[in-house]
Amino acid sequence: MTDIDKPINFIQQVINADLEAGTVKKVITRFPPEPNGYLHIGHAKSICVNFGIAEQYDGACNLRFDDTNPAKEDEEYVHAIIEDVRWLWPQWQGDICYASNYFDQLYSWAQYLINEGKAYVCELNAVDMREYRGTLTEVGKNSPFRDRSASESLALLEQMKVGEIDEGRMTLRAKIDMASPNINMRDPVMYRIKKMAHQRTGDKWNIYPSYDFAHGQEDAIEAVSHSICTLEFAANRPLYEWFVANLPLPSTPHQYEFGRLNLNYTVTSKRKLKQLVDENHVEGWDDPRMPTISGLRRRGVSAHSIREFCDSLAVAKTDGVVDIAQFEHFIRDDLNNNACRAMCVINPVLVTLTNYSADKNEEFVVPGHPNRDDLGERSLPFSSQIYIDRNDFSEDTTLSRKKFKRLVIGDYVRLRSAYIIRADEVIRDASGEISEIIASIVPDTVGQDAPEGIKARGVIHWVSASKSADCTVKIYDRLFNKAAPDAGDENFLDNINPESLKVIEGCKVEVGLLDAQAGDHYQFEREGYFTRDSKSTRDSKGSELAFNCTIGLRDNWKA
RNA sequence: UGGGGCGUGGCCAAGUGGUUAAGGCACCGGGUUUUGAUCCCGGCAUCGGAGGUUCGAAUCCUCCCGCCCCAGCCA
Repeated sequence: MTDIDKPINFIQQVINADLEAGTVKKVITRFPPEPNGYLHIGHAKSICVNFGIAEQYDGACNLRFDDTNPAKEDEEYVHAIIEDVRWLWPQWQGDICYASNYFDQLYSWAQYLINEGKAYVCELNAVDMREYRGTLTEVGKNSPFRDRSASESLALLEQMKVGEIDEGRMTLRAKIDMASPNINMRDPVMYRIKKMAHQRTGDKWNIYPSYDFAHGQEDAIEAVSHSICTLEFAANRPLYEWFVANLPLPSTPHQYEFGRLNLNYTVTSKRKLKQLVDENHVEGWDDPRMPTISGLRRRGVSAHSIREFCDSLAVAKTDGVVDIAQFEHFIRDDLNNNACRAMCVINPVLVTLTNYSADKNEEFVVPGHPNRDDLGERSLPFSSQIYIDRNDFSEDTTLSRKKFKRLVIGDYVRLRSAYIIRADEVIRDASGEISEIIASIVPDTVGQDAPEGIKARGVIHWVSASKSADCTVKIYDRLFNKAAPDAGDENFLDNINPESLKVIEGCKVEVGLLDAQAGDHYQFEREGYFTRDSKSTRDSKGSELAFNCTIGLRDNWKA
């Protein structure tokens, strides 16, 4: 939006030309999800394209529910979609529209086409209709009902509408060309019978319009100037244009197609995502491993980073697969700039500082962010007993300083924002595991360089043993093991990563995080970015403090 | 196979006859650093193939190869 240097894409070129030629006065787009599932990262790109263009050209973008198939749709999805759109694009003030609001208008346009001799009620069943349609290489043949009178079709359509005809017995079809090389033009279905209540129109209708008979007209009603959809609809464009050309519409919208977003290691198909939910492979649509907007939100991915990522994507006609690393880059980039720092010891081991008085307590005031003064400061209580991570300690004194920049027995390490300490000895429990590390501080090293002769191997994070909070940490890995989980004849369920969720209890976090809220972003130093989980269903003790790992820090060091 | 669309480095992608073929991600070196993070510096392609047009082509033409979409009363 603010990138002046960013080259304009082919849709913007079209819009510029339309504006210049005066064929378009106001740019109106729409984001038209079917409420049959939750929105995912692929929809995010479409949202950014449509809302972004509307904003850029000072136009408008409607959120329009394409609710033409009550068999698959549900009100739950409508609410979830609205919530996700508002979260992703908070400044949006546009209209919420529904295809179902236009059902009456659509019906009278169907009658119009019948009267024009351009539509007819067909009594071919599904099997016969397929037979008559022909194949990719053979033309179809005309339905025996194609030439029935307008008055007869009109009467039949009314009977279909009021429920006097059984499902599957009849359809309303457009009379176009059964020999068209484009199969979509071989007398496509405009209305089919579904004796089913609709979540918004109740049982008023027993017939529902098809996507093709609805979409262009919806656009025309809303004065959409540029109807932007994905590549797979390109073959439907001639049909879209046919309805626009043959109906007395209030405006003449045009359809443009761009490549949808595909990400490796992820599946973005509402059908498959729904299957993951329905078969309990994940906890729900908002499971933090899901590529859904709600899952990403719960995971701790910011709306800003999603927008930045989508903005980095090309709006073009190529359909490629974007590397998940590109998305992760934008997630880290935003969190690095905006997340407050904190310390959390995920795998704690007790450290007792023998030369630090047991009743002494210090508070170190440290910045919330290394280079963002506006993010304030926080206070770190220090005491004679602290926790560090087991992985940050080793008894192997042969480890080189370059290879292991942490605490080694007999050697020094810097406690982040605090003292340099030396590990002196270890205490083991009955099983032989280290239960405690005995260490000592090097005095006067807080905020000071190490004295002559002492060199810390590195910097590690820690937390006061007495003044810290217990928490659970959930670490996520990619949901699928394969870059293309659903490629070819692969069953994507076979490629689910069995270790995609790791729940670690008994972690120790600085006390300040006791009132962290879901949606607050933190960087647990040397670990990664975290946010409080909005639902801690896996916790053993009810409303325990639990954090989701949004993403780990980049890790360039090779062991 | 009929129709539609697409092929620029490992990935995404600018480029619209004259540029040393942008940029980002990833990766590989090096520097800074009280986060093995961040940050900084450097490295990393002749454009699906073959012909042709032209003084000059990733950009124009021809043929070939590959990939995607369409045969739901789904969207």
